Amino acid sequence: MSFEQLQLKNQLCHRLYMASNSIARTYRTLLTEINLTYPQYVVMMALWEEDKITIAMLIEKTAIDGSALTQILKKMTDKTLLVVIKDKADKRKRLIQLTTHGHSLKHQAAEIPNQIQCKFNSIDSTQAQQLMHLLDLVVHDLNDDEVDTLQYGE
Amino acid sequence: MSFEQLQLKNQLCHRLYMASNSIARTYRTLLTEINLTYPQYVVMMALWEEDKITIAMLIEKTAIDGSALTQILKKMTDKTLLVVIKDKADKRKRLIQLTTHGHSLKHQAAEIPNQIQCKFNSIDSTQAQQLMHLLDLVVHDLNDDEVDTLQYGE
DNA sequence: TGCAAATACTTTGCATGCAAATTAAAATGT
DNA sequence: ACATTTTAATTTGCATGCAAAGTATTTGCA
Repeated sequence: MSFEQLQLKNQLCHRLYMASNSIARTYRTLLTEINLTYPQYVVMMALWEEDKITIAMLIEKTAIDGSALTQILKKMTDKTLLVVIKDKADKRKRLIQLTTHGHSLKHQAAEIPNQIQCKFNSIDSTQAQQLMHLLDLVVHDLNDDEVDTLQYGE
Repeated sequence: MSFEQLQLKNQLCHRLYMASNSIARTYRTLLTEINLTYPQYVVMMALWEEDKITIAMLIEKTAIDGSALTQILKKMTDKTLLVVIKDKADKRKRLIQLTTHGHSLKHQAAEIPNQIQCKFNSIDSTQAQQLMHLLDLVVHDLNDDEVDTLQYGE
């Protein structure tokens, strides 16, 4: 038995592991300058798109784990990037709202996506689109897929 | 200013973040059955390919961070999956060697890659190959790229 | 009305990932 | 030989990601 399927070089997941860590590391360097971690930056991006949303919505948009998000929001509150407001209509809910400081950071952050893209010398925008599409399929198959796994295709 | 580049739906990195977490989560479920975490499983795969290698080589093959690896190896030693041997020729080095238990686990683990692949209903093997290739390019651009960033291409 | 079930979060405990500092040992240069 | 530099690992401190348990609230219903 050669166990080819167990070789790291044949594993999609290991590629994802490395790629994800590489990108996070690259972002970390840039984000340090504006005092944000990567997950915190993701939260900011979600809020710059739409402010004053519930934590549940933030979880849906960012795909950050809820229990982790609680801690993250706490730190972001300490940095006066946002405030957590209790929803009067439903006391279980919390609304997240950016502060002036949080809003103003958007201008500095706007340069970051470009700085990252500049590092991709081997990939053109078509390939990047394709990559995003394939990753969407991966996520879809692994998540929404709490359904049955009839092996049509393969 | 629309700040389109700041929208999460346009960000490759966020796709990678989600895909990587999704896969790790999926593996976690399967790996729990053989009492391994994902990074520990990666270490095992590397060692099943080639045993009795230095920690430096293990870092290169797995792409796991060195300081994290120290802790991981400690736990794996506690689980009697492997042993850490001091290299007599070079006392700075450590050689990692699988135990009988560690070797025997390979048979149970051999099923895992298949179980994961079964979940990918939307992706055929051609697309999987393509995805791996694109991810390799990403990793290459972000890592080996400690060189200059002359924007040829873009 | 009143209580079980569902929601929306928070808290805990464990396992990384990573930068930075530290330690031990081997390689280099003079 | 000997101080300096480079290597190979480990240690520390901080920030997640996640499963599981816990805490309010609100819903759904008998």
